[in-house]
Amino acid sequence: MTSDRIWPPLFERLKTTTGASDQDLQALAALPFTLRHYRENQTVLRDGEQPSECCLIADGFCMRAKTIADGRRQILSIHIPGDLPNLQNLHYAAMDHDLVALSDCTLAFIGHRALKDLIRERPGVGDMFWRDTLVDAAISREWIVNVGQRSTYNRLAHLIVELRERLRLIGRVIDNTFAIPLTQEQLGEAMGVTSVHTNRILRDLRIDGVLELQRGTVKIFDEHKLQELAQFDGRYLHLSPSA
Amino acid sequence: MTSDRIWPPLFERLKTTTGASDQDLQALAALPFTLRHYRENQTVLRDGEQPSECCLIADGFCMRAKTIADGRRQILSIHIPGDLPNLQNLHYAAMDHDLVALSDCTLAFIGHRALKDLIRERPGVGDMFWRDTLVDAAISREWIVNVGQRSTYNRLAHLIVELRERLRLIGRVIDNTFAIPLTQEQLGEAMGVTSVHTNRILRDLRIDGVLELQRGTVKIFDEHKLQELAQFDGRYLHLSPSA
DNA sequence: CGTTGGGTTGATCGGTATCAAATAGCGTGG
DNA sequence: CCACGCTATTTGATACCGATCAACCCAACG
Repeated sequence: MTSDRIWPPLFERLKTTTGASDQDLQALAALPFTLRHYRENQTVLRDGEQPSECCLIADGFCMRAKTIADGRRQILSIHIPGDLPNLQNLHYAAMDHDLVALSDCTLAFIGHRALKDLIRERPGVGDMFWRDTLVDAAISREWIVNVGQRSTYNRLAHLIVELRERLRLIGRVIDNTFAIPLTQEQLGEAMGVTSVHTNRILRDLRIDGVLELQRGTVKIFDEHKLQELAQFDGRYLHLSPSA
Repeated sequence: MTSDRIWPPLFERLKTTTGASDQDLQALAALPFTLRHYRENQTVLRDGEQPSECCLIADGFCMRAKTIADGRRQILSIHIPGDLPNLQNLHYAAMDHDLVALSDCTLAFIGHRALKDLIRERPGVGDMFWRDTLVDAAISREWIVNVGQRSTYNRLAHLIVELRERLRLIGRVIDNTFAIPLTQEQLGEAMGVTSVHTNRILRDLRIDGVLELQRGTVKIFDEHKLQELAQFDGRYLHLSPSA
């Protein structure tokens, strides 16, 4: 994978959500990076680890997750190409959760040193990153709402719509069909329910003609019904910079 | 309330969690601000609003909350003196949730213009704030775990321990007793359960001799049991800067 | 006082966990 | 190509947690 294919999703997103300038993005693209490949289910960064690099998802999906004492696990976020899932390590050395590959994926690692130098030289890059972490935080807050208040049926609809909107931004939605490479077990861990229950909710969505999920791919059949279930208000994604 | 009493909780927190320098803090303390008072339950900032100032909680408690279409509400975070609950508005104009006073409280409003000027002059102040928003995000992630995976009994214990640790940092815990000015209805909205169920869980905690909550004040009786229930791992609060 | 907003308790219902078992899909090696 | 084994998916039966509905209690306060 060449540099040409690594940056576009990130740039697309930063331009749209943070209003990044072309100069700042060009400076970013000049940074050296190391590509590493991970396989489905492989842990990229472990809770407590202190990485000296930030990673950019070049291809594939990852997730943040926390495991509690009794072994139960909560998925905190799903990350797609163009995401910087451990940008926070620029400021806090230690991970407070795991970063795990959901699918086979390619990550570009960029050293903290180089990033910090760039930010010092071009404060606009720092602002851009800060904004990025703010959108990340806004997504986490919506995730709390999802887990705390919505019925599982609506919850799953919301999760799917959010992911679709983010994928759409980087051109990964075709014909209202897109990848969501989570097992039902993992979908359950994202929603705070069991895999058995997730399976039944998926069946309901299928029977109701809303959507179908097979081997990591979702097809939306009834957009109107889906909207109604998800009650999705995408302002929190800040798809226009607006600042 | 004079300037002397407004800054200490924030400074205490920033020194501990972001490793802020005295010079940066002094520069911060020189900023002009406007004090405003809010009464219990009063909305400070409404979803969609575009404030031109950031507020510092000088006294009292606030919360972030989101209300969904069917009227259900999720409390996203609890804010205590020294918190900057809408720092994100420096970068994103519009609120994507409500900020509401949980108790009568006093907020110091600082204009975005002045803050941005200071950040440009002293990049260390910007870093400090960025870090602050990162801790905020880490707290949100733990909140997801709490709502998604823990039993209500353990969930309430965790919520109480987290709040205690944050209050301890600003010197508001005495004799393992501290303020938590939420009604049972609100505690329920924070945990994603009803007020009736919250009431029963509180009764259980009382009967089991763990703690007592009366008129907005918690007293811990059995610290050991509480720890066991909460399974609290405070690393996410970043109580030492460590970067 | 009377009013009001929280808190408390009981009865019942529904959603979700749990346990168990069968089925389907997929990669590997014979 | 088929047999095997692993993992994910699917379905059923049952138990339990927490929602809902309804009442009542209590303390603060005008």
